[in-house]
Amino acid sequence: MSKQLSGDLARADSLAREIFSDIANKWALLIIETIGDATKRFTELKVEVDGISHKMLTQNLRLLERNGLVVRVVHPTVPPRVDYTLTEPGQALRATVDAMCDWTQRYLGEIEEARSRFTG
Amino acid sequence: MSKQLSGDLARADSLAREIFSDIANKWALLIIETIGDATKRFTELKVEVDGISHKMLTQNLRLLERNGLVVRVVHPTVPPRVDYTLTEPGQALRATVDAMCDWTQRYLGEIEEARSRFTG
DNA sequence: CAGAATCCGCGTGGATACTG
DNA sequence: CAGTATCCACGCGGATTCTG
Repeated sequence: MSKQLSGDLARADSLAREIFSDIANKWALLIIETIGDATKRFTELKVEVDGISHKMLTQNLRLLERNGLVVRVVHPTVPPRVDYTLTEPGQALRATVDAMCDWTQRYLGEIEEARSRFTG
Repeated sequence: MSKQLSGDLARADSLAREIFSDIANKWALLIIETIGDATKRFTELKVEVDGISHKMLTQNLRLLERNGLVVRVVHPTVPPRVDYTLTEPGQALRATVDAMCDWTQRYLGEIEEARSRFTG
């Protein structure tokens, strides 16, 4: 089934590859996870995605917006307020990121052990 | 269910975060996809994971090996031959990467359209 | 063939300061 | 508060060379 897909990604279709490369970076994925099915403000994300810089947050939010994974709602109040929410494609991607998170949790022990065994 | 997990990743547990950061990069994921359930040689991977440099390939293979996601079998022949295979944790991760590939394929159109609509 | 090592440019990404 | 802009260091990552 994804024999085809993995082939496409590893080799050919430049659009699919470009999207994959955009998406497959830790900040983008962590932001998606953090928004979840909620609506979050910029500052909330800044706090909850720990370690992320102001710059990386805006940058990746723009990236996600550009690809239609999040919607950005600006409230013309003062002080300004901007809400971020996942779109349906974004939610669908989140499901797969959830799976990666589950994986991490599930194999935490094995990985830790593999590391200690690794004489590198 | 992954309310907890995403929280852990976004914030706290440094080990989980470290692993996630290791894994969530395009080269590592593409390599995992490319190995699949087969056994691949270094050169095969070099060819099939297109655009990857010699250096990035070795580097990421070491990373995956260190975390116990691939096994590296050296055949003491001349010229040397090295085989790479996914471990069980590696295979489990591959399943989630497959999901990401499916997602990319599924939403290709939406994303393309979102991009053209995006006035940035 | 697999990979270690070296050199080095360029982009990533942090810190800071400034607008609306 | 959210976002843009500027500056700059550091490290990613490519190209090349050298071993076993």
